[in-house]
Amino acid sequence: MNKFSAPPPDTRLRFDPEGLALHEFERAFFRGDTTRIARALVGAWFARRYEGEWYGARLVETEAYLGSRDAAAHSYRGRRTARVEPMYMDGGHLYVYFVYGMHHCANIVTRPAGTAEAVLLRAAENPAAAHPRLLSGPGRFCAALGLTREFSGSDLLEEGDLRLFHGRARRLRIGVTPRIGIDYSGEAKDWPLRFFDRDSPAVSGPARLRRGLE
DNA sequence: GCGTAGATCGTCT
DNA sequence: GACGATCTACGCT
Repeated sequence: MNKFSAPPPDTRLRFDPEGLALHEFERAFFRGDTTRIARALVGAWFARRYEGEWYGARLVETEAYLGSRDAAAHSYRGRRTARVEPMYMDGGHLYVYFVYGMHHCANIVTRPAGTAEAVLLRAAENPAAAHPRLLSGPGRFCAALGLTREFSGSDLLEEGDLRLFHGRARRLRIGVTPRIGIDYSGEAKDWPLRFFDRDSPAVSGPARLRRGLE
């Protein structure tokens, strides 16, 4: 494996999208309100195809980043650099960045092209794998799926190796809290933009942030 | 359970 | 040159 090939996903994440009868989101969904999308993505399946097999997990924790008005967002005040450029793409693209010299974080870009908002994917679970820590936290989520910067800018709706599917229509108890790890962001640090499945063992963060009320 | 420190390097000023 | 949309290990309660 050289630096030009993405690391493989964890083999425990293998699953069958057809067997679960999952279907894809439409472009219009990703162009909508970012906060609503962040909430709606809890329960959705994120999937990657690698050497012909599908690997994936059900999202259990997300955060909304509201672009130029959000001091916690990389696109705050319209900042537009090579790294952040995928955030300005049409809804339904992926934005992946590298932090702390060792971790990657993955986001789903929202809103129409030109508006740089996104949903951070913080945690997921693969019920069959029964390994709650494997995808718990944005860094571990990317590590388990083998997501690196080379996927930044990928379109999740085009025929490709990355996809997002509706979860099954089960009723979820959604928790809401402020976002994690953005204490530098002034009043934005208190905005209730983190959403999670209150019944999932894979939700990340300290205990008090795993009990937020709907 | 909690808080703190250190790792480690791409990105931006 | 400073700083992370993080994680782990460690010590204390």
